[in-house]
Amino acid sequence: MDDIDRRIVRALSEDARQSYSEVGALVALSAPAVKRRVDRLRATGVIKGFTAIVDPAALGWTTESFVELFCTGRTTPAQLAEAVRRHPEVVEAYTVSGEADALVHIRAADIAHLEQVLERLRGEPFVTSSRSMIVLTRLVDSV
Amino acid sequence: MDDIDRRIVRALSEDARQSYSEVGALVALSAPAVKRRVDRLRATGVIKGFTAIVDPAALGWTTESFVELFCTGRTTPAQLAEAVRRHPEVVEAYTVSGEADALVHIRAADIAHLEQVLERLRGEPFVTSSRSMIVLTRLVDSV
DNA sequence: CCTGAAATCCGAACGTT
DNA sequence: AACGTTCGGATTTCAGG
Repeated sequence: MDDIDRRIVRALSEDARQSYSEVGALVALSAPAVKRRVDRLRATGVIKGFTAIVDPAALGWTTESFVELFCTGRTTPAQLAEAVRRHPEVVEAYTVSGEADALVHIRAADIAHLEQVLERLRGEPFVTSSRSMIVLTRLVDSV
Repeated sequence: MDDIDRRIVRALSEDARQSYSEVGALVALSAPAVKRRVDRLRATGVIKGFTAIVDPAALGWTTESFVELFCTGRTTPAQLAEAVRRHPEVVEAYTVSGEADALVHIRAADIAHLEQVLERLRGEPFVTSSRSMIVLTRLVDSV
């Protein structure tokens, strides 16, 4: 993991469908050399995969919210992970320090759908209460 | 935007570096037909780009937090967007309904770095106060 | 890490339904 | 309007140095 690797990662983050020779031109390496590095970066888990950036609105999942979950005393991260993964509307989830125990990012078709997801989440045995914020506008998104 | 388009989007979301003929095999189309559809999906903005999924820990940006911002009465989303975009550590930002006015996702090298970002954010003229949650573990991430 | 060759893939043009 | 086929040129991939 040297400086060339970091530049390769940056190049592929900007356009994952660039050819190896194009990346090679940016980092002053031949295409085969770039491929070997990318293969190694994937094998070591630095690069976990390549994906398309899709406009969620185009798919009709246009209502987003962040939900803070408050849980019972002994709830493990593993339990939480297992539970939230069952809900396909959950696109991100974290355990956090602060008032809440977990923060969950939800993407749903509309408010009715969102409400339904919230009810499912609040039905989880370890959830004692929740507080939600509905996303009004997306200001930045460079995850 | 028909069912074939949706399947192409799904295929490229799972592996953005697949060849057009591989995608074609999945959706029963020839490679040029797939390319034409992908070109159209990009032109219409359904697909905004392709990116590598990078393990942030591998890059050393290992401290994450979500910060709720409370702002002065007349703060426009445009103002907020302009301001948060100036901070490279901000990877997501939204205006939200609920107690806070905005929710900002920050990725920093360590706690010291995070504190520094927080101070910069709280120095913005329209920010009256903030409340932060530090991410402990990442449960789900399929943005 | 580079060079080179074979297989594959891309992109554009053309013809078809 | 959208798909399939075809063809020249580029790219990937696997040798060997």
